[in-house]
Amino acid sequence: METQTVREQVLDHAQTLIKQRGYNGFSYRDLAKLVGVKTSSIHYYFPGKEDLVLEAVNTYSSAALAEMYAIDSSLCADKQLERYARSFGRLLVEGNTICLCGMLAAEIGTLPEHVALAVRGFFNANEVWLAKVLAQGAQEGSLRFNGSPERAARALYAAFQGSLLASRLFQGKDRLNEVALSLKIQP
Amino acid sequence: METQTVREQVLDHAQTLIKQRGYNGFSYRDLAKLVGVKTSSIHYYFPGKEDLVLEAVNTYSSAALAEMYAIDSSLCADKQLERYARSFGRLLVEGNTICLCGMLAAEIGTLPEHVALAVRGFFNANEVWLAKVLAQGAQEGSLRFNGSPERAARALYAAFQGSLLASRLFQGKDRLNEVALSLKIQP
DNA sequence: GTCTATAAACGGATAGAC
DNA sequence: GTCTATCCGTTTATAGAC
Repeated sequence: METQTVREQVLDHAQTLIKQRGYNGFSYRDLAKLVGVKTSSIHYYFPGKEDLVLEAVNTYSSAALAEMYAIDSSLCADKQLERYARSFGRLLVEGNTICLCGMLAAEIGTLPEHVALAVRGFFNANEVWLAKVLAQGAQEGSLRFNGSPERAARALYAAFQGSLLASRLFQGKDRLNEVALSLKIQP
Repeated sequence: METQTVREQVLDHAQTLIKQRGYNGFSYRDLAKLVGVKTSSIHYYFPGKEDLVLEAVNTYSSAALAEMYAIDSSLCADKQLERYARSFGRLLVEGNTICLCGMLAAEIGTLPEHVALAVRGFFNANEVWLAKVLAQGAQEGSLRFNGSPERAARALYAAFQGSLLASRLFQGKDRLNEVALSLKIQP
């Protein structure tokens, strides 16, 4: 049972609050109450909300991308997609949250520029990885799609993000496998 | 050139602001500035923010669903999907907005219950309509998908919502046709 | 209907004591 | 590092004059 520093606790709760309520839906007050410190202590670690959220995005992004890159590329492409969908879907089980970057993408018009950039980078990394898997799936004959792998990957990633949104909207019924399934070639 | 009442102007601007910035991203003050009245005048028409947003959702929903139902069901299913995608995509051109209900779905954890209900109703109506079109497409042989029409319709609607999100994120490049295309059977 | 005035809580943020 | 105290603008909302 590791003891977290205040800084780590703040960052953790910030990530959860963003996933649940968005950039404009939480405050330093909320965090202070959750961690059990005063708001001024949070300002000590993160001078402005922009600093806090930027670090929250980077932390989230690093972890999520690392998990994605850890998927064994020697597996069949459809199996890789299945794993990807599962790790994506863990967000639903853990506290009815959606993807932190999906949430921020919705609020993009209200975000500091550095944060917006980080969100775009996360989307792009996912789309690039998916394109690689789709190309592999086409070669193996395990997946079927129209157009280029890049086009199909963008559509697929959008479907994952939207599916997470809809799953939470209808109270946690996981619809992500429906998405991965839609490209699979039926036996 | 019809002259809009103050009430109508408020409702119009509220819809735009929600689509651009979300429920937690705009204030009575923003609206007052846009319409050229004081905030107290807005409270006269809409006592609380909940009243305002609920009516904004209902107005938006009625218009969007009416447009959807107006799509000629005697057309080929893939043509119907194309029209659906186009009317969906009009949001991007008109001021870099996404679907009002897609935005609110992201903020669902912060919404008054009546608003949340209206958002769910909108999603459901779209999914039901899409399922009907997909069933037709399967019968005609113009569309191909795995699983039941209902399952595929949920995945497809998620893809449209997510695609809108991503299109705006990357500055208005319309990716919605990529989604509609993904189900089309290649000639 | 629209305004002025005002309330009360909240928002992000800082100075300075300990 | 964490706190108290405080600043100042914002947000939602109401009372009451015109």
